[in-house]
Amino acid sequence: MLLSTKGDYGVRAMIDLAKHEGEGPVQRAEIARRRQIPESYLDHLLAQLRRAGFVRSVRGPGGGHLLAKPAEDICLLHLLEALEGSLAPLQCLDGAETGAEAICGQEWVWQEIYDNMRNKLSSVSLAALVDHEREHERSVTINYSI
Amino acid sequence: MLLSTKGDYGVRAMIDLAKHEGEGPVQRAEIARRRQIPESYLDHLLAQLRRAGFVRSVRGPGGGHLLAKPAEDICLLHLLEALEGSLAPLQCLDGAETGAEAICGQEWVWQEIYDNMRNKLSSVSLAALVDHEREHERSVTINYSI
DNA sequence: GCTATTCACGACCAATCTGGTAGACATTGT
DNA sequence: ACAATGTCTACCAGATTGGTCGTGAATAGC
Ligand code: FES
Ligand code: FES
Repeated sequence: MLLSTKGDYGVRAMIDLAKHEGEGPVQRAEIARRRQIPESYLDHLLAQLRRAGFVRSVRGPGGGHLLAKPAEDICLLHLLEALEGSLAPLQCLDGAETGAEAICGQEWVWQEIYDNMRNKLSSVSLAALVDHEREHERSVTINYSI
Repeated sequence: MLLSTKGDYGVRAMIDLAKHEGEGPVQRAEIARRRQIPESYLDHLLAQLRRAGFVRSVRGPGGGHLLAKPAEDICLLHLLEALEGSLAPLQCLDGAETGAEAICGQEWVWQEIYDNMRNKLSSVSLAALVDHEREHERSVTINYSI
C-alpha cells in the first residue's frame, strides 16, 4: 500500500475545508463527523497540515480550521508528500543514486510509473476534487429524484 | 513505499535466474552473492516464488533453482503481486466497493494512476529486464574501454 | 474575571509488518 | 557414506500504523 489512512484522511479533511472555503472556520469535530475520521487522530493530521502551511487555525469559541491558501493552489502531490513523506514506490527512486543498477536493474520501469503518478497528482487541485464531489452529489440526487 | 525490499529482492532473483536460463540450476548462494541479498532471507523469497509457480528447484549437489516458465512469459505485474500481494496504492482500490465515495472522493485520481501502473508492469517481461541489463552492461564496458 | 469552546501538544499503546537469523531436516549426486 | 543443496518452522528486534488520553493554552461572550 502506497498510502496509509493518514494520507487518505488528510486529503479528506482538506477536501472538507475546501468545500467550505469562505464560510469561516470549520471545526475539527465537524470534519471528523462528516468525513468519518476519529477526531483525536484528525487532531494530529491537522497539526501536520498546519505546520506544512496548508491550513491555519483559530482558537476559542467559533474557531476552527481554514485553508491557508486558495483551493486552486493546492495540488494533491504536495499535499500527500506533506502527509506521507516521499511517494516513491521504491526506496532507490527516492533520493540519491545507490549504484544498484548493476545488481538490480528495474529502476527504469518504476521511474516511468513514478513520473506518471507525480504528473497526475500535480495536475489535480483541491478545487478539482471539490468539483468532482459536487458533481457526484448532483448525480446521486438526480437518481433519487427520478 | 509501495514495494518493500521483498519485492525488489524477489525480482532481482528472478532476473538472475532469467539471465542464466538454459544453463542449468542456479544456486541460492550464487544469486545471493551476485544480487546482494541475504541468503537466508532469499530462502523465503524463493520458497514463495516456487509456491506461486514461477520457479522450480532441484535438490542435491549441482542442484539449484530454475525458471518454471520462459522469461518472456513472466511479467512484472504477476511477479510482484505474488511477492507483495496487491499493489493497489489505496486499500479501497483493492477489492470491493466501500461506498466511501460520498465521504472521500479521491478514488478517481488513484484509479487512473493504478491502471497506468498495471499496464506498464504487464508490458514488461523478465526477458525485457534481462535485455535492459545486458544493454547497461555493454554501455558500461564501452565506457571503460574508451 | 469566569466559563465554555476550541485548538495544541506530548505521552502512551496495541497490533502488524519488515527484514531478517538459526536450526533441524529432506533429497540427491558421487 | 557424505557432501551439497534445497525446505521448513520458529523465533526475533525494530519500525510503522492507527490510534487514545490528558493536560494546557487561546479566546469569545457574559
Ligand atoms: S534497488 Fe532500485 S529497483 Fe532494485
Ligand atoms: S476511501 Fe478510497 S480514496 Fe479515500
